[in-house]
Amino acid sequence: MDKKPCNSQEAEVRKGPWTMEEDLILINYIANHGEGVWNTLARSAGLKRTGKSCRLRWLNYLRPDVRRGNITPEEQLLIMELHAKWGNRWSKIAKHLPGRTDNEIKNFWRTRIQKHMKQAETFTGQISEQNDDHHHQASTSQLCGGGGVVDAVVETYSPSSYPGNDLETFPGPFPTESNDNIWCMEDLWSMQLLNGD
DNA sequence: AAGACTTTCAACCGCTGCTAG
DNA sequence: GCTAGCAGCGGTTGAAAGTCT
Repeated sequence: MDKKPCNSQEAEVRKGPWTMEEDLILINYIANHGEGVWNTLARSAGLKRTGKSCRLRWLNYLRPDVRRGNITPEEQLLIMELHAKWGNRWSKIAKHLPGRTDNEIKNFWRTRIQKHMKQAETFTGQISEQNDDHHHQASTSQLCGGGGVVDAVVETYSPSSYPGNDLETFPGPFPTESNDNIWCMEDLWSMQLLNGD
């Protein structure tokens, strides 16, 4: 509580949301010097951020090839397939989705897929109460078969599991618009080009 | 209209593995 | 072989936005 920072540098480390100025500084610096040792980069660029924070901001948000906005049904399917294969290896999964970051995929999984998994569990629980014998056989074979629990999850979320057999009807409020509450990346990059030398 | 509740996602934290000295 | 510093990863948090009552 009354603990004081060890030195003045530590006291100056900024946390929390990035400002537009900070974004511009980072973009401008990387455009001129390239990515490097992040701690050094943060200091050299004059940012009062940790190298870790700079790296995260760059990789998850500022990189020009980062795709923002809605995840397509194809991407949803791929995420589910790869998650079934590798589990929570988000960075590995992200490598197969160009322009998507591990953080984005992780958030997508936790907020959308996991939510529907719970709903589906509740739903199948209700069904199983009604069709106990039949469903017990099916779920047992899924969970104990070659694929194990992971396959059961994929089975639960395969397109054929939903009415209409189409990912377009995959339940849930998948967004159709990109975020508007943030400054446009094109603005930042055009400003960078104006400032850059 | 406004307060309560829910959802989303950017950012932080702690841990692990790698590598240079 | 040991150690320190760094990058990267996955889990978690909290603020803001959106929705409901």
